Amino acid sequence: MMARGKIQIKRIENTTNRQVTFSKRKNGLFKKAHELTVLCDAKVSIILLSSTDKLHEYLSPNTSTKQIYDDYQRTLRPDLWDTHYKRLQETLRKLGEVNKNLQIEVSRRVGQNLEGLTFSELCSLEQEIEGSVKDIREKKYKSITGQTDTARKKARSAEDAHKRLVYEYNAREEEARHRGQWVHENGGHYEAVMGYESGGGSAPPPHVPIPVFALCADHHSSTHAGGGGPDITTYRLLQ
Amino acid sequence: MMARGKIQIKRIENTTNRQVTFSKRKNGLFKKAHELTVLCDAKVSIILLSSTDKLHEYLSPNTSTKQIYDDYQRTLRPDLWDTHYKRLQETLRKLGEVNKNLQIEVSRRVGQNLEGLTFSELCSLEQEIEGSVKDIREKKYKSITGQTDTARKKARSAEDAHKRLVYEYNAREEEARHRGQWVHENGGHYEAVMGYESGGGSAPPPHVPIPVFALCADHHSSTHAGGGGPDITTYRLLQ
DNA sequence: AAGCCTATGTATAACTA
DNA sequence: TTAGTTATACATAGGCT
Repeated sequence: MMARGKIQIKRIENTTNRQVTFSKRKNGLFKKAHELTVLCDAKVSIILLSSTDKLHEYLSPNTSTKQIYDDYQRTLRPDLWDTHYKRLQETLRKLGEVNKNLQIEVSRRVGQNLEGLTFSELCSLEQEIEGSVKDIREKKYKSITGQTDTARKKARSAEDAHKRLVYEYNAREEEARHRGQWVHENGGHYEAVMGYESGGGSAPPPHVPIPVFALCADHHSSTHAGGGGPDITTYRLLQ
Repeated sequence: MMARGKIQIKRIENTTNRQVTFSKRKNGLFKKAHELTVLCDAKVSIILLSSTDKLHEYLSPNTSTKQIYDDYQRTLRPDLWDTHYKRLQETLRKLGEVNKNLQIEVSRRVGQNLEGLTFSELCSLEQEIEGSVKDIREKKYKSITGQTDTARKKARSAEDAHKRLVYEYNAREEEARHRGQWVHENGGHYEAVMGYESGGGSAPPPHVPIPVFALCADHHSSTHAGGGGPDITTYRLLQ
């Protein structure tokens, strides 16, 4: 690999030399990659980032980078991204659950969705709400007299409300687990919430499948000439 | 690249030969890749799939395959995944907003968070809630007599409640837009909701940065015929 | 910067154990 | 099979345009 004197494998300090060498060796590497592809019936994907952050790619014929990367992924243990993504989905699901419970809470207070409740449950709900009305009356009174006392003795704290929701939520999650539900199957509620934004309610289902990962669609964003942004050199084979 | 007779660059039919050649050339390729890395201060990612679908990888030191593919991605036009992922995040944010509003709704009905309301608002809230209590009493009565009449004349429909939430939600979204908020900045509320699951409330912030893409969940389906599943040889450098 | 040249160091096909 | 040897073909550093 040398001529007129052996070279050391260490960073070439001279910028021009470094770039020339990069270009030459890149071609050599890609040629070897291609020979390997043909001789051994293999698939190769090489991505090169030069020191100036330009991107260069070699890809065996009859493949896509996505495909090779899919294969790559399939073989490896779930990586950081995977974890991250799963966490995101889990978060989404939990938010949906909490949301559902909150909606039920609201609708019951408004006097809807009372079908599932027993007589005694209805009684306590009534009492609770009457307590709330009482609280509001107090508040009203204070509002008139101009008092704004933040700490109220008897009022149930927000923390309690939260805990109650958490309790309900956990119960539902448990139940869901028993039914064998899984993250990717969002219940109808999720879509319902999504429907909010379009108002109508006929928004297409979000459809969050188990993803494998995807790479580029179209390559060649070529701002090649002036040397503006990063560009990509795709090395294609003629064979 | 040859010895004792020039070879043609075409598929080696003899399986053994092909495998031996693959192995040797793979090492050669990786060595060259490493030299390129060091000499030219470049980053290289090579993924090799042999004809028997075994996976081999070379990666420059001080990098991750993810990082290189992120860079790769960054150069290309946003792909389907990117879109998908962004949509997911947007969804998450919206759920958070809706959730927040629901919580306010609930807490007000319970008699909390009344500070921001004017006297007349308090009055109408009181009336509303008393209306609800009346509804609940009716329901209770029907529950006693065993009647379950789903359609009630005067009751506010669930649709109305939803529309109201949508209205509030949109208003807040608009407001958020004006404040220049953006998808990736989840407000404190988001974390608050997340705090539910740990009960304590000191869960680490979810930290959702602008992602470029996300990877698969759990693979390893390895229905590989002969030996075990597909495996990977990661070539590491000594230098 | 971009090509050619060529002496020299490497990679490796075929062979052997 | 996997490892070591060797003759040869190839890749390329440094020059020169």
